[in-house]
Amino acid sequence: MTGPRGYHHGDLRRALLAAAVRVIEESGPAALSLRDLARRAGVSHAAPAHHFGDKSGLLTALAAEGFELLAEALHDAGGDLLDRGVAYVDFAIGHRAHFEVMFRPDLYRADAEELAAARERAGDALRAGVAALPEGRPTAEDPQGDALAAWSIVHGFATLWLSGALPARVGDDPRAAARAVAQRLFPKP
Amino acid sequence: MTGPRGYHHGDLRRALLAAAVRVIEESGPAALSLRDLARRAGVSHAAPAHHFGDKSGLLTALAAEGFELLAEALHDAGGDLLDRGVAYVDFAIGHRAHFEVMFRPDLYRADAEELAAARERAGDALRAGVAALPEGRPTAEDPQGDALAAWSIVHGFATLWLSGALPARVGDDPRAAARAVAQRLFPKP
DNA sequence: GTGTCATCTTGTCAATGCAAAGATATGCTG
DNA sequence: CAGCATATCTTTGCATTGACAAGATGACAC
Repeated sequence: MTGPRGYHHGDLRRALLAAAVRVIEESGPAALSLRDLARRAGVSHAAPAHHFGDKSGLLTALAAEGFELLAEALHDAGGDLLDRGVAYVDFAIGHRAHFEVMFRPDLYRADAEELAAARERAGDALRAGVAALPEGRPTAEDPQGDALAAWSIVHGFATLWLSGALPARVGDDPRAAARAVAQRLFPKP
Repeated sequence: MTGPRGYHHGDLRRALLAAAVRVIEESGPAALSLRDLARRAGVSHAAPAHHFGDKSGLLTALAAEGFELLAEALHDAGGDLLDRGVAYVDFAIGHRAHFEVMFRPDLYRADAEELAAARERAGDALRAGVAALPEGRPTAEDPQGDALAAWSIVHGFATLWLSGALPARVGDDPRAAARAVAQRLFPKP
């Protein structure tokens, strides 16, 4: 994995984050163990401490990486609000490990500076979609309310999907189901 | 607390669940420790095992209790969909410990029977609100889609609020903010 | 070559989850 | 009331974990 390039390990920091993603995807954040990550990376049990300080440091880095990936995904989705909403759900399911950590501030240090910038970018990308809405709609005088409602509906759908709480009849295509749900909030003219 | 009534402790099971709620409200589910709960209840560190088997057993009981409380809260909210939506958010914030565990199936045994009944009741209470919608609306032919959208928007708002991800300008009154958000999905005529 | 630094290892400790075995109170049966 | 079964709780022990301290190792500048 990642090859022993450059140093003792090569790129231990990245390897540990990647291993953490795998573990969380398989068993959730509660099953995460620094010593297990170290074993998977083939280093000693204390090696992670040098890169992340402690467990919450590693999860802080993971959350920051997640916000950056989310900002990028939203940006790439284009200007249409519905497409951005679907991209939000798509990100949550495609990067479920990042997503689950990002919105669990008890797991990391929410006041870390490395988070602030990435969080800001993601927030901007979220709000930008609302600005592109048609002008004549009934709630045009409150774009912040629009943004909050849009964020709520896609975030809620994504969380429910990830937690397995949705009934089977919703199907197995989260993108299609998410689009159908989000369309109810801002119907196409 | 709960008094030494009847037995060694009196009602250890309830005392442990109550202590778990306090700990989770203060520090999140990750900070939960069976030994700490035992200390708070004034019993030995192995006493909880008798009532719950292991940690996930305790969280399973907490989740089941949460679904029952949610079903009750939704039922008490009456027939109006908007009121039920606000009640959902109100439950999530008023019982944040239960709520946070309920939708984190990696923490408990999702296949436990004690959960199924309570979950079913809560699901019924959720769907029942949609049936009370006015007939003439555009999506009347797909009540399941309506239910999913309604659930998504209130669940999303509640989780965002609890995770502290919402900007300060949303204010400090979750009920009012939730009503404003939910109203965008099903506008009053 | 030598010093300096980031990186990683080894050793250690308290806290935790869990299991096994024992102790104690409660309630039932006769 | 005596005897006994059962539920409840305690004691003891062990493997795992997170965190810390001190030392070893490789890369790089000069």
